Parts: sequence; C-alpha cells; structure tokens
Amino acid sequence: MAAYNASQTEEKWQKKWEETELHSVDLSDSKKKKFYNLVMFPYPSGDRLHVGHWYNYAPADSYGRYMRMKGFNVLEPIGFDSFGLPAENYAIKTGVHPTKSIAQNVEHMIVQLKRIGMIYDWDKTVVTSSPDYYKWTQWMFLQLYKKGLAFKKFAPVNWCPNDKTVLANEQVQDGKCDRCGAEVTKRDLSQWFFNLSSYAEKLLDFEGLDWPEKTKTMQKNWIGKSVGSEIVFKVEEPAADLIVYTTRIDTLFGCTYMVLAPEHPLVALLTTKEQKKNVEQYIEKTKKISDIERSSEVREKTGVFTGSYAINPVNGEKVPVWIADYVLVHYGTGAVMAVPTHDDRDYAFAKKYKLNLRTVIADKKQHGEKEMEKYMEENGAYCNDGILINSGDYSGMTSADARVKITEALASKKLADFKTNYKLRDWLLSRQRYWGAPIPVVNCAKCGEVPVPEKDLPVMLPEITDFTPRNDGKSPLSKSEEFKNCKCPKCGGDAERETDTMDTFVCSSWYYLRYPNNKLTDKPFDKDMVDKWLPVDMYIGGPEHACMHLIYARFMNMVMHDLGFVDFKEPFKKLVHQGMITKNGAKMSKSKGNAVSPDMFVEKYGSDVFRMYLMFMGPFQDGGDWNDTGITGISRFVEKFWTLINQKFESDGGENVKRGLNKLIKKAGSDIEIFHFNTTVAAMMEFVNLASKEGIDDASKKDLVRLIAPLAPHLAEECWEILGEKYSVVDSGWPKYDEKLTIDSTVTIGVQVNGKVRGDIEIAVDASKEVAIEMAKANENVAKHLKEGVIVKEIYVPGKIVGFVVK
RNA sequence: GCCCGGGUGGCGGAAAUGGUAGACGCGCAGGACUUAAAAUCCUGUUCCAGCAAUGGAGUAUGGGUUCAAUUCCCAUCCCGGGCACCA
Repeated sequence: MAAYNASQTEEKWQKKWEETELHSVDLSDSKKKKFYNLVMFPYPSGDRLHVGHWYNYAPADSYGRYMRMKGFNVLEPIGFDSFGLPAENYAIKTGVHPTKSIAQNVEHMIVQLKRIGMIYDWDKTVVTSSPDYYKWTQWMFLQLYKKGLAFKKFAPVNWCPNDKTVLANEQVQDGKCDRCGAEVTKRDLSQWFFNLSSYAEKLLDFEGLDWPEKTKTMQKNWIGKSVGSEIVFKVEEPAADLIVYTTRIDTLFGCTYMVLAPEHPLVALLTTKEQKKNVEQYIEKTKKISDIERSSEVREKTGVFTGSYAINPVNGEKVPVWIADYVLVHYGTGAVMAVPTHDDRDYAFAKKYKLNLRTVIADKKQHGEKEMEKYMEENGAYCNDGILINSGDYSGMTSADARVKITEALASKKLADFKTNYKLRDWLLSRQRYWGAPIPVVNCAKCGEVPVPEKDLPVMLPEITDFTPRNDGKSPLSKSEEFKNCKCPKCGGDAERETDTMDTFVCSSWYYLRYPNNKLTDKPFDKDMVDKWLPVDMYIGGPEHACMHLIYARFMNMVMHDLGFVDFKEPFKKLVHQGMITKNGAKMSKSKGNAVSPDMFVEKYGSDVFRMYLMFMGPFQDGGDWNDTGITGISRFVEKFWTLINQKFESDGGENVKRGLNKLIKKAGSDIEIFHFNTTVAAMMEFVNLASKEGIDDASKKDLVRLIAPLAPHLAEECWEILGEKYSVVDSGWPKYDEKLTIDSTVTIGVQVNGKVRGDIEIAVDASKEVAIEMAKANENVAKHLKEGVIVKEIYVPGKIVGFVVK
C-alpha cells in the first residue's frame, strides 16, 4: 500500500467535482429542505488569502458539507465585495485601474478558494462592482428615495483627511477612520443619508434570531435606547422656549443651571451683548478641537455663560444658561438641564465655575440632606435613584414614581412630555471616492433634485484615469464632464449628475438577496425565490461587523420587507462569529507584514490536513495565535486514517469498536453543529487509534469515511472510491447511530472517602446501591481509609461516583 | 468608568446538569528498527516525595457552601473585546 498522496488526490477530486458540477445547486428542488449556508464575502484587494481567511472559510464549508450530508439542499455561495476603499487604494498604489485589478484579483482569489475544496456553487457568484449588480444597488437606493428614506441634508459630518471622504458614524472607531486609522475631523457638508434612525425600534427586536448574546448586546448598545422626558424651560428676555431631554426628571428641583451645545440654534439669540465676545471665542475654540479630544471624559470641562436665564417650570426658579462642549448637539435636543448634585458631569462643571448645588435625592437608607452632602464631598455626585427631598410636593417619593408624576403634572401645562431617544443616527452613505456605485440622482436647475428613472439604470461608473481623491469634499467624478453633464429626466433640460458614490456597505447590505437570483436582468431578485430561500439559515463572519454590516443589512432587509418586496423581516436567522487568528498577538494583515500564507502548508500537507489543523486549534469562535508546530499531528492522523481504510483486518473489532463507532457518530454530529470541530477531530483520532488496534469491518469503514467527509473532503472521496462506493461521498448521507450502543454497559467509577479519591471500581451502569457500596468496600485501598473511622454516610451516584463519609 | 467574555500541564486545548481534572494532539524523555540519521512504532509524561504501592499539592488569588467545586456564591488581580461626556 502506498502512502497517501495528498496533492495528487486533491487535484484529482477538485477536477472531478468541477467536471460533474457536483456543487451546483438546483434551487427549484422541492424534495429536500433548503439550507442557505452563507459566509461573509471578501474584499478582493491585492491581498492573497492568508491563514485567517482559511480559518474562516474552511470550517464554514465543513458545516455546509455536513448539512448536505444530513440531506439538505445546501446553497453555499461566495462573491466579492469589490467596490470600496481596499480595492481603490490598491489600484492607486499599483497604478492599475480598479476595473482591471479587480478582475485579476477576483480570478486569483477564485483559484485560491478552489484549492481549499469548497462546495461553493460558482455559478451563483456576485461581484458588487459589476454593472449588472450595482444597477440593483442603485435600484435599492431609488426605492428608499421614493419612500423618503434616502435624503440629502446639510450637516456636520465625519471627514477622513487621509482617505479624503466622509464616513458614517459606524465607521469611526475611537475618533479614527476604521479603514486607515487617521484621525477624523468634522466638516459641514451636504450629504446623502438613509433614515436608519427611524428603524431603531425595529432593530432592537431580535425575536426569533439565533445570534450570539454578545452581538445582540453590542447592537442594543449602539442603538442606545433611552426613556425619559422632554421639558420646556421658558426664557423671558428674549422670549424663547428651551427644550431639554432628561432621563432624570426626578432631579428637576436640583437643576441650578442649563447648558446648550455650542452648535445649538438658539445660542446666538440667547447670548447677551456683554457675553457676545466670550461666546464667540468659545465657539471658535471648540471648532478646532477634534472629536476625540472633545469626547474624552478625562478632559476638563469648559464652558461660557450666555448672559440669559431660563425658568425652571417646576418651581419657577431662574437658572443661568451656559454653553459647553460637553453637551452634544446631535443627541436629544442639544440642550440639558444641569443637576450638579446628581450627575457627574454637571458636578465637575459646577465645581469649576462655582455654580450652585442643591441636593434633591437621598439614598434609600433615608439619609437626610446633611449626610448626602457629606457623601458628595467625598465621592462626588450621587447618581443613583433614591428618595426625593427638597422637591416640594414630590418630596418623599421614589425616583421612579416621581419621574412619572412630575412629567404628567408638567404635561398638563404643556411644559413636558415623555420621550424616547436613541443614540443611533442616520446612515451617511455618500462617499467622495471614485470606486463605488454612483448615486442615481440628477440635479436640474429647473426641477431640482430628480431621481434617475429605473429604466435608465445603471448609472454607469465611467472609466476615468485620474481618480485620486480630492480635498475639497467632492468626488473625483466631479471632474468628469462627460459623466457630470446630462439631461434632466423630467424636463429634458441641461442638468448635472450627482457625483458622489455609495458607501460599499450599501452594496453588501443586500447581496444575500442576489445570490439565488444572480442572473436576473429585469429585477434584483425574484420574490418567490427569496421567500423560499431566505432568511439565511447560517451566517458566518467576523464579530467586527456587529455594528456595521450586520445593522445595515438588517435595516435594508426590513425596508424591503416594509415595502412589500420580501416576506421575511430578518435576513440572518442564525449567526456565528469566527475567532480572530493572530500572529504573535497581532491581527494578521498584509500591511503589518505578519500575514501567514497557507500555500506552503497546503503544498506540503494538502488542503485537508491544513483545514483540519485549523479546526483542531480550538473552538471556531475562539480563534488563537498562529503556530504551525502541531500540524504534523494532523498529518500523522491522515496517514493513520489512510492505512486503516486500506488495511484488511481479520477481526471486525468486536463490541468495543462497534460501540466506539456509534459514540463517534453521535459526538461528531453534535459537535459540528456547535462548531466545535476540535473535539470532533479528537474523537475521530481516538476512534482511529482504537480501530487500528482492534480491527474494523468494511461497513464501519464506510461510516467512518462519511464522518470525516465534511472535514477532509478529498481524503473521504478517495477512500469512498477505494471502498467501492458510488460517487460522491457528499451525497451518501450522514451515518445513523443506535442510542443504545452509545451507552456502555459497564463503567469505571471513582470511590471517594471524605471527598478524596481512594480507588476505582468497574461496575454495571445500572448496578444497585448495595452492589456498588459492597464493591467499593472490597477495594483494598478504600478499605484502608475506611478503617480510619466510622462510616456515617454512603453516597452512590450511578455511573459517576461512590462516596463515603468517615468520622 | 460601564457592559460582556476569559484565566486549566512546557504548548494548543478536553471535561451537559457539581461526581476519578488534564481527553486528543504537539513537545519532551526512554526504548525498538537502522551502520547512522530521518520517518515509523512502543512506553512514560501536571507538580513534589518514593524503585514501587502510595501519599501530598493542584484549574489566576483569597474566602465560602457541599460528602464532593474548573463547575455554585462573595471579594480581589490579570488578559481580551465592546461602549465611552448619549444627560
């Protein structure tokens, strides 16, 4: 028998799979239950696939293969998220036009992906930068536009000075650009948004979603729902209504001043002549401070008095109105009531500017004002709920009750109301970059903003040669007269195209709808088809997308649902995140120079060994630091497996092997289902070791080959053929097991004396307590320890333990 | 600061519901085969003492509950991730 030749075997089967179209899916098949197994698609920049990609894709594919063997009709597509910065920056760097470099890189990635041995249906591929795809991205935009969910507005937005484009809030991390790490600045620009915030409440509903708790929590925090009240503070001179939002209206009697954000629209009106200079200087100063600095909690608070006073509606008291940059203009009403005694930020501010303090909440232990003041001197503001004091008729109430009562009382005078706020803001989707789907809108001097009619889609992205990003807040497309100048679709007169392109997250917010329909030319997707195939049954990808892609895609799908285009609200029923693969503790990337290429390992050991090694590292969700030292173990295992299958045995291994196999079938299935491939592989090793020693018959060999098929598809295919079975193993079904044979008739259990193990006994699983105790006492070492005292208690947990308590 | 995870041999990691801690693999040590090496096979491998039987300690640290704790409770430390002036 020859040693296993991995490279030859893998080449042979990859060729055969392709020739026989083994992985093409009949979407109309109604005999089998469908299973949509989806992995987040890659950006085809210049990077080749590294070990991190394999760590993600190979187990995802093993899962898909497992589901196919379980009898499902599995759709497992892959595509390329080819618009956007990674591709464009690569093109700029290499001087090759993205149209060309994308084609090359996609081609190269396909070769690499095929070497892994996936069951991808290559006929269903999508490439987001191709016109037959982005035509429908533009169509999506138009549907939102029609419903008023897409609009242009002038606003302070995040600007990345390095990438020279605006960014969505989700793409700013710690005040830095998510792509390049440059510090983000603010710019006042007119930009396109999707009305994401209007979906905040819907996005908070995770009903029926099998998602990691952590991911749901992250989205909940990002959406940031808060329930409170809006209160009107009247200003007499000049007359104005100042509206504030608070979750702590119970502390209203402790409000000793108010604060507006520097950008608040009433600032100019409320600033008195005497204060004008100070205020203007202050606003000028805050503009220069970056967002990171401004949002830092450590930074000392600054502010300036406007000269005006507002009336606290609950007690008629006049309080000074200040301006400070610790108040954010885009949240709530951009103005707050300040209660220094019960809010950390207000406390720090009031101390600095020597503003008044009044204690209005006592803790639940009924401490009075004196005790609370002493507490605050030591610990700062008391921010918990408590019992109201110094609060007129409300004194003595709990915070929770007072919030309702005070709001209701003021509401009757139209001075307050209940209000819910969200941190989630609208999705800024326009980008001042070349490599994206053009926004299908035309600006006409006569008709104004006019959407491009659906029949005129796609608005083709022109192949311009100079697409370097610009500093003036305009897209490089604005330089292309040919693109820019057009006729107004409404009046036929001269008009100009919108030259911004769409955020690539728009492209990826709907691609899962396109896979089953990727060849349709008259619509983005067929309703019957997507209603049949979606939601995605299993979605696999990185946790870094929790508050970006995974929010955008849910939003887009919900919009499609609300517009009647699809019947399902949520796009992804079940979600699993792979862990991160690091190299010496750092995230693997080409730019860091620590990306490990899988090619060398695949060449030496084969794809099967390499993918099993990645799976053997630990649970899929954990990731880990890359280290190749253990790969020989998997290589040896494959060799052993190969020998076992090819060897003729005198014995069928008997009861031991039969039970071992049944246990293995059970364990492999349940572990694969929770992505614990590491223990699946370990269990296979154990069984192979056992069978190699004791012998095995052909029928059991066939079961074993089917069990390893999802993990080592090439090896399995070859063994399947050797055993004389019909191509292909992936359609041979998943072996069944006999529950009775997974339970041993006898077990070895420990015997404890006073909690310490003093021996073990082999005993029937269903043995009676009497028998167990008797056998335990018969153990020499146990008997020795029992003699040290008198037995006061005897414990027997069948199949687990015998215990004695001796005194 | 707040909210989640997590801390187990030299290493990666196993251990539903509390019940013989360390499966499986790597590495290491000894042995077999070989002129030799590699490959392969066998044996051992948590630490300490002992030739061994066995005894003691042991799942970040300190307490607690229990006949019995990696698992449950309290406190502390460390690491990773997320959020971070959201009123």
